[in-house]
Amino acid sequence: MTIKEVSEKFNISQDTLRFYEKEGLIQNVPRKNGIRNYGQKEINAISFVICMRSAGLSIEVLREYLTLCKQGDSTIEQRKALLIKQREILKSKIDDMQNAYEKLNYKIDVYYSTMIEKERKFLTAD
Amino acid sequence: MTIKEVSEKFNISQDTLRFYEKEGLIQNVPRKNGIRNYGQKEINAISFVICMRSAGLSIEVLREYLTLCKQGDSTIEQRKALLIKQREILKSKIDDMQNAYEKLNYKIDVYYSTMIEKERKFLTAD
DNA sequence: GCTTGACTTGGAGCAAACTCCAGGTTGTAT
DNA sequence: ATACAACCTGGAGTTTGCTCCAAGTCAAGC
Repeated sequence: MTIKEVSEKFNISQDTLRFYEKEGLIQNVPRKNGIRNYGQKEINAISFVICMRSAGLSIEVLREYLTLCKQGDSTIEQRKALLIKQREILKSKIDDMQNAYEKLNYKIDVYYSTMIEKERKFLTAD
Repeated sequence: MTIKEVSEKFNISQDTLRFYEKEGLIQNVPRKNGIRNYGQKEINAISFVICMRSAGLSIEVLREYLTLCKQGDSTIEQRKALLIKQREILKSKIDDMQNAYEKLNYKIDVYYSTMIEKERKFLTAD
């Protein structure tokens, strides 16, 4: 798979793909005459990275995780611990967002019932 | 309320509070001899801004919203539309994160059942 | 009246995550 | 063989959201 195809498949720029590779998030990408030729293994790695990035895991954390993977079985405990920690962080972010979502719902409801008075006399923003 | 108290109440730096004000997210903060003296109105605004920021709404979007608020009732439709759009964006972010959360759960389970083989022969990262 | 500490300002600095660019190479179609 | 598009690299530039700093003001205690 060419970089263009991968870029279209995941709806991500070619620059970002190269950038992730540079950062160590996609390792050992095979080349044909210097041109990237992604295989299933790389597609899986990219899919994982994109998913985790969309969840807000930092590039540094992902690089750390993938570096541990490369180091073999001795790092299994560390990897597990890393994922558990990230899962906790993620959980609390989801809670924050859910909370904000409900606040938005409420505000929108207020607009629907045209409860205007409150905002008119200068934002109360509650 | 002094800036220090607000900063402690919301667990946010004084610099960030001043920054938000500079960016137009907290308007018309009263002063005593030039020193900020936050009232309930401002506390509400800060609380809203922090909540929405934690949900990933950009400073620009929030500034836009608060600018609309300041302009009065004629902007109610626009404000509603803005919030609805942000709610949609937020919803899809929450979905992404939920998805990642489940993937993390799966991976952690795999580590617990010490299904080592897969990762040993170089990250599959699925 | 002088020091101390918390506050003020404008502006510079910084980290993360891309995004863009120049200059060069490769494969394909005419 | 030459034009063209798609790829390559290293490195510079951009955006967002803070974070820090220098230089100054103000109120309170000694």
